[in-house]
Amino acid sequence: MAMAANILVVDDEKSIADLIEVYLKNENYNVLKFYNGRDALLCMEKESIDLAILDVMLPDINGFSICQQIREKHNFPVIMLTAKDEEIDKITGLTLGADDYITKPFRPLEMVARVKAQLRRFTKYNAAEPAPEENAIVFSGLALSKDKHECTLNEKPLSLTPTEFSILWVLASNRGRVVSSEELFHEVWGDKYFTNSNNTVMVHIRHLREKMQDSAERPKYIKTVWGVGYKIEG
Amino acid sequence: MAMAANILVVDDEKSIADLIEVYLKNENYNVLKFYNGRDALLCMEKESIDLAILDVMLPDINGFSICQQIREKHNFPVIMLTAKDEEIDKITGLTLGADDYITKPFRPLEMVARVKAQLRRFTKYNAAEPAPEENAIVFSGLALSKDKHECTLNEKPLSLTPTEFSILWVLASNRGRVVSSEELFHEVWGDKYFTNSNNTVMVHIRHLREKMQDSAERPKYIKTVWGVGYKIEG
DNA sequence: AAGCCGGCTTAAGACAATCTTAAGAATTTG
DNA sequence: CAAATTCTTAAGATTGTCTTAAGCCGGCTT
Repeated sequence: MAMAANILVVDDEKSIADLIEVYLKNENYNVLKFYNGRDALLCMEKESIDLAILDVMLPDINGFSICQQIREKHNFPVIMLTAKDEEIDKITGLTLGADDYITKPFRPLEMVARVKAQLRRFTKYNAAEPAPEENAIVFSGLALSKDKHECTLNEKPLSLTPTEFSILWVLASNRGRVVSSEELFHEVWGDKYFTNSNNTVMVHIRHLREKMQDSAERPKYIKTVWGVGYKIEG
Repeated sequence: MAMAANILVVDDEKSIADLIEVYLKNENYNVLKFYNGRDALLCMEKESIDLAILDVMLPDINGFSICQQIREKHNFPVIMLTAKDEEIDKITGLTLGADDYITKPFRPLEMVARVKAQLRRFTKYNAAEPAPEENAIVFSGLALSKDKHECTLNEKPLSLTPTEFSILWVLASNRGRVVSSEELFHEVWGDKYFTNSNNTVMVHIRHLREKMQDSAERPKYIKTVWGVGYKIEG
């Protein structure tokens, strides 16, 4: 089941932004709309974006500047919006990494078509690389290999029991996101059980932390979010 | 058995409106015909419309204006009718949200084809999937992520308790609107409780304001509207 | 201007989620 | 089959969070 693509729309002209939103939502895209650059940049950190539509002229930050920042940190296509007479900027915009540009005023249906084209192109190239099923997770000193069932932390091997490995795997593959102990339980043990004793999970977390030289009070890796669950940072 | 689609037709030229009606009825559509904008707008409130055909030039209200109002309140495709020489308006019409346009004079069968195309397109996309639940809210320096259960204000992280997070989430997702403490209570705690003690809500608001370096007397973010509730500005 | 009423503040006690520990049950291994 | 390892359960300790209540303050009304 494919998730609807998240599209970031940034334009200080509310009417334009709203128009784009209407059309994209009509195509069942998930639209994240902003009227200034700062909020948009903030949003990128929180959300996983699939495509961005940026106005060149923004009140706080130049659209090109945003585009550059996207290129540095992220990897999704960018479409720039530019007034018809800003001829020179076209080239500049493309040079700085935009994947396409649309001049205002534009026909909404054409805009939608271009968005689709970019998404198609992007997913096509990206469909090549990633293995259908993740087999290894590596980030910030932590490395997990599913088929080897091995784990190293800062090059030092950790000998984990099967359950511990599974828990860490679930946390790592959801890194950044808080996972409740109920969810963890179901991911690791399967849906067949219906115990309310998430205490079991807790004990394993405890063991994990011990082996990772982590602690509950000052967690370096597995953080507990009170009343919600556990999470491991990216 | 699929219900015949309701099609709203608005044109002050009676002959044109009648012509459209004849052809659409021939295709077994249910036609709601009006010769002015006001009656058409009224009708939309009463009836469930599937598609609208609007003339640009109307005696009382501009066709574009109607189109905008449809976009705000409803979610059905709009086809605009425009005289051949109104070249410039084509773009404007589309810009304001029309899904298609037909220039007069037109060939009735082409008109019918376009209606069918729009209905097909619309129902297809609407069958796709319901809009995914919002996961992040970002605006004017405030950023909330449900997944990460994190909150930042002007790039500075706020560590919120679960209840505080929920309250801020409700306020943020209703930004601009005043939310009464009763409503807040029900949104956050659920409908199972029936205490009238909105005092609890107040205390949490207090804590929130403290963490946001906000104050009741000179509120920057969470404003109290006397006798009504709380609100957070967009 | 005075008094009422709604909102604000504060802190302490109640409560609930998490942590820790250890022992016994289950499972795997030799 | 015995030993070792791993998993689960349970109970108490601990900590973070929520609620309650009482007094204060300030805007609204007469």
